[in-house]
Amino acid sequence: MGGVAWTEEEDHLLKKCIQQYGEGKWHRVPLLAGLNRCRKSCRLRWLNYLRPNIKRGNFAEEEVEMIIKLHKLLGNRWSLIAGRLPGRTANDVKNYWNCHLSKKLNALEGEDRQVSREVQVIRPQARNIGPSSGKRRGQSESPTDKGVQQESSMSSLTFDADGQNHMLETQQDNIYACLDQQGIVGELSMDFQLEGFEAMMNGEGSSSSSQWDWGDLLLDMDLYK
DNA sequence: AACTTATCCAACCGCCGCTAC
DNA sequence: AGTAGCGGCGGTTGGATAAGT
Repeated sequence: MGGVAWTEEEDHLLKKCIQQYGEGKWHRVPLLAGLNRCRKSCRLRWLNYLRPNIKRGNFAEEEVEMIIKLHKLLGNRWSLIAGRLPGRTANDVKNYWNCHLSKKLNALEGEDRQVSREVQVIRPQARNIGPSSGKRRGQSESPTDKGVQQESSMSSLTFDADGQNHMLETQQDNIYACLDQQGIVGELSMDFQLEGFEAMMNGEGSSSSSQWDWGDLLLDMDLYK
């Protein structure tokens, strides 16, 4: 592996620790669990492997379809993409993309390069609303993303003074417009959408967090319309 | 059967934004 | 205002395994 593989004993200790003390406070987990691992390793092991309801095995056709569309829309924001795929982790999605999809799509890219260039990668952010706002990272800085990120923060500034709802609506409109542009809205099967919705309602929504922040929620509301 | 190459995926690393002090 | 520490993210690495020769 990329590092030292986790043993069953370590897994057991970590599980027990999380069950006892809950998620979060990762800096304390190695000590509390008695593990000779850093906080990041513990967190990653839990999120990608030990968490309940993690789906293993091949990606379904609809999941692949979803990944492709969301990647078009969001770029390499694996955690957000994984958040729309119940039971899948950001690492899974990223690995699947790198192994299967990036090559396949690169081959096709030549055909519709013109189209993809017109699609803006959007970054749903609603930092000034909701109890968990402000915990999201600025995200990757691929050349294509940078401009949009700047635009996004500009719009935040613009609408800050007007109040939350105004900004909320504007972002929602943007997100919805982009989803619509991608043909995501209303295209996925009802079963798949419901599965995601139920997972969300059960608090299983995001692979990276047990909570949905408002930016995520907006995107979900649009996706599950 | 033995060796090489390709693929998969768990784990690590470095960076970022936020919060508390 | 500056900064240390944290959680979280995406990119990368490298060992295991499958496929090919």
